[in-house]
Amino acid sequence: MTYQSAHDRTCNKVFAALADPTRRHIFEALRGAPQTVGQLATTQPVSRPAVSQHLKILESADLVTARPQGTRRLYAVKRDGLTQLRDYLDRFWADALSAYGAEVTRQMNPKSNQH
Amino acid sequence: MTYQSAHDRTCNKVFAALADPTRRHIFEALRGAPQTVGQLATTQPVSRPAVSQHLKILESADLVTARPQGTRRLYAVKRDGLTQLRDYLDRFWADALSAYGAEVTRQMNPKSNQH
DNA sequence: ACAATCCGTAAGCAATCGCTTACGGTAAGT
DNA sequence: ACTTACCGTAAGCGATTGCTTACGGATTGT
Repeated sequence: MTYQSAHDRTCNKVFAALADPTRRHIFEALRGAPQTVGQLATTQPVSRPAVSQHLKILESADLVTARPQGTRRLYAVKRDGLTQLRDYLDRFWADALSAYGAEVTRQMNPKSNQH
Repeated sequence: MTYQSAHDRTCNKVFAALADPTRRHIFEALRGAPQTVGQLATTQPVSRPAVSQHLKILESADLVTARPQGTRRLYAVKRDGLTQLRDYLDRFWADALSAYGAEVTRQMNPKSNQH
């Protein structure tokens, strides 16, 4: 029943954003303190435009926010993306546990589980 | 400091595995009850070999396990992958919170935060 | 022994991804 | 007004991905 919901699409963006190692490194570098693009670029082993593109994807996944500050843009972590991920995990555990209970009762009351 | 650890590589596999929508659908279909490859293929909109390839990736990420049963292979969800993901989230939150505290004390004791 | 199922893997192909360099636009300093 | 610094975006390119069809191995049933 929980299939192709609105949560699914946004959660997909979070997974896809965090799947790339470089992008996760940028995200984790932002975890310490907000940083500008240039500062991040000096840390990461890729060029500055690459960092910009990664930040764009992280922003569209609600994982970071950008705050213009003069000619620079200060990026910081945003809660929404990770909370969506956490909700997905919780729902998965809950559904799996209830399904496990149903499976147990199904095996205790065998009706049509032969092939 | 927490950079390129053993957790990082395995967690990377989990993120990459769950990034693909088709793969996540297969994983969620397995959440209800263990299923064979053929059963999964009838549900998913892709061919059976595609399901096999996806299951291989999910297995290498410790998200599912395969149990040979005659000529069929019964796949089921495995806890390890998702627990790694949960640990990653918890560590991230903890580190972000401690970093936030350090940032607050840094702003209350200004030393060299001018540009 | 033979046929039938079920499944994993190889080969190949279109699409997407991540990176680079090159460019333009905006804000601050002189 | 003129640099200078900082940043996003476009274009283009190798590399990777996800899918298909085709094939071969393993197990079960007759």
